[in-house]
Amino acid sequence: MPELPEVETARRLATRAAVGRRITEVWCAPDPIIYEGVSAARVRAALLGRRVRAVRRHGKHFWLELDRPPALLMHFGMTGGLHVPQRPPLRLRSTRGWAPPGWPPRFAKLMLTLDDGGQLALADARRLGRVRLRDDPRREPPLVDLGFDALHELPTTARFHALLRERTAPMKGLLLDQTFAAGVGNWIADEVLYQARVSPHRPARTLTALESSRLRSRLRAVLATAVRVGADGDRFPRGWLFHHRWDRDPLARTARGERIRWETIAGRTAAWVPAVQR
DNA sequence: CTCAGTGTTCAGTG
DNA sequence: TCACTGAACACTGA
Repeated sequence: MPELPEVETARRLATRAAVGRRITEVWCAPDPIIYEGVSAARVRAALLGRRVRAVRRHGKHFWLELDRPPALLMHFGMTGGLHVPQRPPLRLRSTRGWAPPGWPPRFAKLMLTLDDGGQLALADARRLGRVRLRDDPRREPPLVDLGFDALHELPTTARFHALLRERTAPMKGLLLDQTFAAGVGNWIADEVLYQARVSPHRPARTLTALESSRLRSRLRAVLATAVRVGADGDRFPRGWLFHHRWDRDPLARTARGERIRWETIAGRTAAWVPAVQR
């Protein structure tokens, strides 16, 4: 489920596997949809022999910064993800004949092999993900049009409220707008609005300073917790709407017994609790 | 067989 | 021109 937390988890995974390593092999699926504005041959040429300097993220985009431009910019779309092969068990004296289970991953679109034998694969069943090359990712589309990174660039309370006052869209729509806050996806928007007790229908400019401040702090808290869950394998806290929103059961209730309602807002399914969200 | 889905983009609207 | 909405995209899995 690639929202900001999954992309941040992928960034950390790629950092551990690839930073400082040289790319020795590049495999590209014959899939012109995934490679936007660039041929597989060009991707190979740009990556082969390069050393990975850093792995960065903004919103739901992340990129490998190499020892020479361009950078490899990736987006997971709805169903994409980053995979690394399972390591052989320590008790194995020799890895001869041992192959990582489930490798290469189903729907692999791009696979990199590194000079220490490690591998990274981008897989995407639905093909809405994208692979791009960018000389200066932050200063070119699509990143240049994004708003603040919802995890690391949250504006001050005053500034956040001022930004809301400029917008008329319903809060659910605004939170999903990547030119406002980069990284918020459908379930996180619902979770944040539920915890902040703000209705997804509320026009952004009508939020009071108190509501805006509550929304801002819940945005930070939900993202930070979701990243920690991804990294440490923790569970999402009891009481989160998250646990109930998937089955769309009309009788579903939160841990506190509140009735959950589903409706389409700004083109996406919103799950919310009219009893507590105003 | 049908339908919804964790995201983005683009045409259309007011 | 701008902010916003909804359809389209492409495919899997329930």
